[in-house]
Amino acid sequence: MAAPVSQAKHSASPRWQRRKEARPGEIVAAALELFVERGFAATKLADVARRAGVTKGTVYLYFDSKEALFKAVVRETIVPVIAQGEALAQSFAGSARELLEQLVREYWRLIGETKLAGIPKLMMAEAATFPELTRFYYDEVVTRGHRLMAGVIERGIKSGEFRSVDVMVAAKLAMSPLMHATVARMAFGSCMPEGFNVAKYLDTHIELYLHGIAKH
Amino acid sequence: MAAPVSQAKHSASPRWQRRKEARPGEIVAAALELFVERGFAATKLADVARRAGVTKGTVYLYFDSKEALFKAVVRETIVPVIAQGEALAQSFAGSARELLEQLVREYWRLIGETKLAGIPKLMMAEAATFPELTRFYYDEVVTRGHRLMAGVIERGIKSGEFRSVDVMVAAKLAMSPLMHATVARMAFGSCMPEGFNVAKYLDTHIELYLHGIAKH
Amino acid sequence: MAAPVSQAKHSASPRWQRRKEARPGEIVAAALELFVERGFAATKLADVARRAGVTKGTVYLYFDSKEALFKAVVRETIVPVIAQGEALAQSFAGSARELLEQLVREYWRLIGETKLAGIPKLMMAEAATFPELTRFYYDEVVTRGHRLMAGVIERGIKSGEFRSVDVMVAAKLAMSPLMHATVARMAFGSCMPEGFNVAKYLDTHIELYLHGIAKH
Amino acid sequence: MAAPVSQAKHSASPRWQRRKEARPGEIVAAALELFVERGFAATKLADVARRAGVTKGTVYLYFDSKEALFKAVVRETIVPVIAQGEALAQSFAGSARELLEQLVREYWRLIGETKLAGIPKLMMAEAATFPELTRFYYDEVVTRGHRLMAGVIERGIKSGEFRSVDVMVAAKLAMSPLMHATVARMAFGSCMPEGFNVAKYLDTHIELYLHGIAKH
DNA sequence: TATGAATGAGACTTCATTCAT
DNA sequence: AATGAATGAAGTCTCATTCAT
Repeated sequence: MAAPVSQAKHSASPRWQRRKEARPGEIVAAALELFVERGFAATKLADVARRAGVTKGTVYLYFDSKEALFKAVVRETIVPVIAQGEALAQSFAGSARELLEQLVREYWRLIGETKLAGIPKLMMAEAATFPELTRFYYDEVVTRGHRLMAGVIERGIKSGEFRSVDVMVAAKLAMSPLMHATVARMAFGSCMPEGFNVAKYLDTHIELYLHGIAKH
Repeated sequence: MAAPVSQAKHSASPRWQRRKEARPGEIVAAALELFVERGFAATKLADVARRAGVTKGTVYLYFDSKEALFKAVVRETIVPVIAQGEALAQSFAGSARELLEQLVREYWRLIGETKLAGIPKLMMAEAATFPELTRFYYDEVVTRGHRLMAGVIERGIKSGEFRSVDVMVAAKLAMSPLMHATVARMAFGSCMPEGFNVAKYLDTHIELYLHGIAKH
Repeated sequence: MAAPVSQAKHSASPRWQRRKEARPGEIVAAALELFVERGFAATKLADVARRAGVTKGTVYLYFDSKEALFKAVVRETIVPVIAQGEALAQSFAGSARELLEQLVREYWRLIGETKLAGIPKLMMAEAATFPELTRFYYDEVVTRGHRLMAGVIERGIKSGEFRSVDVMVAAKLAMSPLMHATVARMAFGSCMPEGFNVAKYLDTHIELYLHGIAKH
Repeated sequence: MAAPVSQAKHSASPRWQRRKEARPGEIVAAALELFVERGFAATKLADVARRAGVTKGTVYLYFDSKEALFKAVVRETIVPVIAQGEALAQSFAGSARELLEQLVREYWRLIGETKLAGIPKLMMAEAATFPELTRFYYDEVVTRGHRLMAGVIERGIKSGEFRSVDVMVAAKLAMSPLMHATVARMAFGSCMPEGFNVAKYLDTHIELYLHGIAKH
């Protein structure tokens, strides 16, 4: 409606100008929050729109349907984070112990304690409703995450830091306290009076786990 | 499944039977399955009724509302299992190691691999929708389960089997691979080609965990 | 169920024995109250049954349907009262003025201030739903009532007490403050703080009306 | 009834039109008719919608619930008419007799013989279902109407036209033949073959009433 | 005769989606 | 590009009626 203003010089667009390119992201962000809070079926498109600062009709300009929006939320949000983890592992120079510890802490920092924690929670809740998306998530997120961790453990075995174990199983065991805490925070966060002490939980997990898998 | 009723004397079979005592249980069982499969909002009362072998109206003879049915599903199904675990711990004569191992295996046998696994999955998914029920579940199931396990670990510390650790944190860490596997089986069961090897997962968890927490 | 006890000597049956003959009347009485309070559509058969001290099924032993019950309520309840009024008029020996006054007061005593007031209220409310019953009511109650009053007025004209007026119109005008007060009491009874002063209302109506219609 | 919209330019007529301002009024009008015909409980929202030329969903764009619609019907429809009567009384210059007669005739012209007659009928029928609305109606319509008429009578007493009577009671008596005829027309209209002669009914009421209340 | 469990049609209401503006 | 009025399918819940007991 307003004539587009030339923005050659400034990377940040003026706040009063709504850019077409920003909309989808804003809608996806609003949808993530609401889908996580209420589940897919109980979330109203009108509420998503309101939270994104637009109206219902606008959502349909960018997404074909509620279902398409849900899939976009999952696909667009989580994959980049996995890639980040993989990059960390690849460039890491230290011991397997240190890398494992760092991956655990990074997971929490980037996912567990952020809004992204909603994605695993959401997939747990809605998996049966979206089989195709679930397959995607399982392959591109779950399995990839496990392989990442499995690679670290294998590194540790080869380096003599870790005992010889089934690396995929060990990887799942390294991740599961994180996964569970992530999902539990979403679900029971309001029931844990002072929050449960995550730091100690992570520390203890790392300590016990490394102790358990250590060569000697 | 239900034994066919003998009808030797009557030529026409009755259109329905009066089974006041059996109905609520059958309805709750049907509801559990569907709520787990589809979530609360996406489950239709008509489907619950059909699966329970009755009609919509009958469901309302026994439950005031869909919400009341949901609460009944959670409350009536899970609490007895916790009590069973507590009884096991109390009557157990062997070492803490053995008790911990047995509790882990029993959890899987009674919940993880049965339909009851749906309850934790359901609570994760619907916690925000039912705050009051969530509080109940958190107090009567989650916390009680953690305390049970914490008692075992404390026993092990006192007996010199385990290192001195924060018992509640250690308890959560002992449970979390179970919780996560339970929920994951519900969500991703169909994605794991031959199922993932649960036996090895449990064995390895017990081994690594006991190794990690052992005095020596 | 209990063997019938011989009651040769006592006219009053023992309270513990429910007699088949009493049932329909009890149900009709309960139905009248509830139909009046809530209207036909909003009245539940189950409530009628409960107030009558029986269960739903029993209502259907005596009445074919909810509609049949409604018709029974109207037909059985109101007609006898009209007959009473006609008898009064026929046997009355005094002046037309006195008879008119007495009919007005009797109407209030027998209908206006009793539960029977519900019948006119009910017919006003449900006339469109029961055209056939309405026709019956209009012919057997409304018109008959008007004719009764018209006869009185005619008597007064002939005796020289009243002016010459259209007797049916004058009859309706004599009745309408009664009808309206009857219906209004049902509807707005709870809104009139100390009740409105019916006695004065009746007195004034009689006075003004007789004054208005008087020869002189 | 609605003027057809010119469509010279478009080959296909639009499936619906956007008429935000007109809808509520049309829906209220349709609802009034149906509520009056069938009563609140027996009226289906779908029928209201159809008669208003919209679909069920549209009704809920403008009214929160069936109950809210009912209240709107009563509140929005009747109050303006009362105000009209009050204005008439205030600006009237002639005698009390003439004003009383005119008010009676106006009542019939504006309410008794129009669709608005349904409102009193409706309130009679549904008062018990909507206590709060009934209170509103009683205060803002019934009582206000009575006060209006009481003022006229008081004027007549002061001017020496009328005898000294309880003005509120006399007011109610002046109104009740109107109220009753209004409600009766709604209920029994179809039973009165050639209609009953309203003109004569009103004339006679005015004549008898004024005769009855006259000083001499 | 009496019960009340069971039925099933139908009501109100919600909300994803469409489309006139 | 954006809006939001309008739609209509679908879900929850109610209740008159039936019928096994």
